[in-house]
Amino acid sequence: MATTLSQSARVRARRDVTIEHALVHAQAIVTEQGAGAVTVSEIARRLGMRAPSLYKYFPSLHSIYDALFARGNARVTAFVQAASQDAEPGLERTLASARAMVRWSMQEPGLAALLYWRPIPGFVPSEESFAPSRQMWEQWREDLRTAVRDGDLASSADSERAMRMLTVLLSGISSQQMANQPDASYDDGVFSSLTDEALEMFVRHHQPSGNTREKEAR
Amino acid sequence: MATTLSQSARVRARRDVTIEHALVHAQAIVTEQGAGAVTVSEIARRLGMRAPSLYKYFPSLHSIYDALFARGNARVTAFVQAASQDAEPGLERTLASARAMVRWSMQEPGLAALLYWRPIPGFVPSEESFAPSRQMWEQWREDLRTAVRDGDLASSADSERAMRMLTVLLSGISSQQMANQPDASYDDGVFSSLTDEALEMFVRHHQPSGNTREKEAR
DNA sequence: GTCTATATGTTGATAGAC
DNA sequence: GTCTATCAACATATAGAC
Repeated sequence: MATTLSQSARVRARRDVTIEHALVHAQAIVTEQGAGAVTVSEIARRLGMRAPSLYKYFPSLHSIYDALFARGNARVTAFVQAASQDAEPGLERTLASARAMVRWSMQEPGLAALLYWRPIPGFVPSEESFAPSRQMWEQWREDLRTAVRDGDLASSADSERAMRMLTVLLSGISSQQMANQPDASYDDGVFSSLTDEALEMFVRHHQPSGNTREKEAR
Repeated sequence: MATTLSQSARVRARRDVTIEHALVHAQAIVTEQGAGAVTVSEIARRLGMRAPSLYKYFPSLHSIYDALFARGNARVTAFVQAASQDAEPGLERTLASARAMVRWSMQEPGLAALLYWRPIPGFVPSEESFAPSRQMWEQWREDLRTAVRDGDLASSADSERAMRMLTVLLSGISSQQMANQPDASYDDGVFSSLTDEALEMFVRHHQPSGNTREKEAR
């Protein structure tokens, strides 16, 4: 009994390893040639197996895209979290997360395109794969609320509308950078280097009425 | 001699008509299913001809994309120009053009994606096809300069940097709208309805130092 | 000049042998 | 789980009818 269980556990583990390898290759293809270049055959080729065998792990190409989408969301969430964990919750962490977001998009332009645009005809990510991004969104939303409570931003910033404006700024910067100067670094990119100015613009737009008020000491 | 010339002219005209029809169909496919769904076969099918015949009009699928790109640029330029022709050169026309830009992107989401993102692996638009967009860019650049001269914006707005920021705002709004709520109208879209606020934010960011100064009468 | 016919190689996907 | 065989659809290209 114990043997059977451990065997099936081993089989499942092996299976998961293969799936993981497939996704690593898929991500590499995305990075090298863009999201549209992912094919079942190419992944199978890199795995050293035949294309039909991959269908034992994924029911369709779209499901591979969905897994890639989930993976990308998990990665960007982890990256942003790591980059902002030392920042103070509130405005400071909002800005740190925002910068991290643009940085990550430039590190993983293919994945970013899959996450934030819709480059694959007919592919719509599943609700599941979307989940990590909602989590990040919530954390952001909360930081804005904190920033308002701290007096760093006007109450207008504590809103879905303000969140969307922030997304607009970040996705706009990333997409223009990727489309027009894909090989630049974060600091050299003519668009990515606008990040701080865009964030300043956003903060000024939501400046609290007591304009020159200092943040109270704690 | 005259007959020969007029005949060849007619042939060229017929040829151009076919090319035009092909592009109309290609654009329809883009609108219906996204840029990645354009195939030589599908265009040929809609034209009522065999796929290989299309290769007499276009050397490759990429060249069709390039023609589509040029066509899209021409269309958006015409649309923006028409929408802003009655506006006063300077800040007013900048804002009118900006709004028109977002509106057009929502009318032609597929073409907009082709123009402002890079959804097709390996496809890079030719310099020629880019030309109309540079023209629009120049007109915008000039309107910003005029706005600064008129005292409507600070001198910081008369810069490539400010132009890029404006592009970031508009492409960000369009891309987020298309990715998250593709079927909404301009007025109902949760992102497209941010357009005016984004422009306000931009204008405030470049507010001239003499803050309350009125624009001089002419 | 434009078309049809045809051929090669690739794709996503399924069925079935082992 | 992996393979071969197979299918339809695709991009691309050439030969040749008209």
